Amino acid sequence: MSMPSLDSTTLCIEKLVDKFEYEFEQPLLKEMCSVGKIKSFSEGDIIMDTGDILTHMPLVLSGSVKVMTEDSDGGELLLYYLEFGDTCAMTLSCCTKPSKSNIKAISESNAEIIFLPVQKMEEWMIKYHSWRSYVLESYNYRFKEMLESIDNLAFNNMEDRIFKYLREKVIVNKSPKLNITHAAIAAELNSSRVVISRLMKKLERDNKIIQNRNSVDVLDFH
DNA sequence: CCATTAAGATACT
DNA sequence: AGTATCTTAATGG
Repeated sequence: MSMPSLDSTTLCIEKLVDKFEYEFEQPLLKEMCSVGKIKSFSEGDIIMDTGDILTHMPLVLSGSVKVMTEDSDGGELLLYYLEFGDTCAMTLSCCTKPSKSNIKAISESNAEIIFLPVQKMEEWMIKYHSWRSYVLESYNYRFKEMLESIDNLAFNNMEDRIFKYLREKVIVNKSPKLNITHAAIAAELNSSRVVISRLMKKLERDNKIIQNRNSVDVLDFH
């Protein structure tokens, strides 16, 4: 046994207990630390790409992660954000056999994530009540969220979609000032820069935002 | 200065 | 709502 591994395990337990002491029971936390790996990411890092084989499920410890789909032409669409305590529904559904990811996960800020082997999922489902609840609840929550996304896509016009997008981003970034360009928004909503510019101008006229070069202040985000 | 790039405008599909 | 194209404005060397 080398000292570094002992140290990192101890550190890991401290970190997890600190964040999840009410969520998971102690033996589970210990197991999570012994088989899980904590990794740090910075803004823009690709955590998972489409086509990657899912061997581990991620659990967000800090920061935020955006989850998106990619179509055949490389067009992207933002699905949702993962924050503290969240996990990816995609990996939950494939715990029985290793499969490929349909989604792409990019770090929205600096983030820490613990990766747990998917093989442990089933084992823990039986062994730990708190784990079972957690998995079922997350699955349920993501399902609801996906329905909302579909609803938004199908029934809301682009202007509403942009404003919802901005408000969501204000929440995950914890700041009403967003450092983002029109082109970047267009990419995330799978639209075009000109269209975003047009509608952003309208939002500005309606006093919902104030625009600057490379950033935007969201005024009406409640 | 100039090159690069974000954002606005206009016109057409 | 999206594409193409041009103009204008900021930014950083």
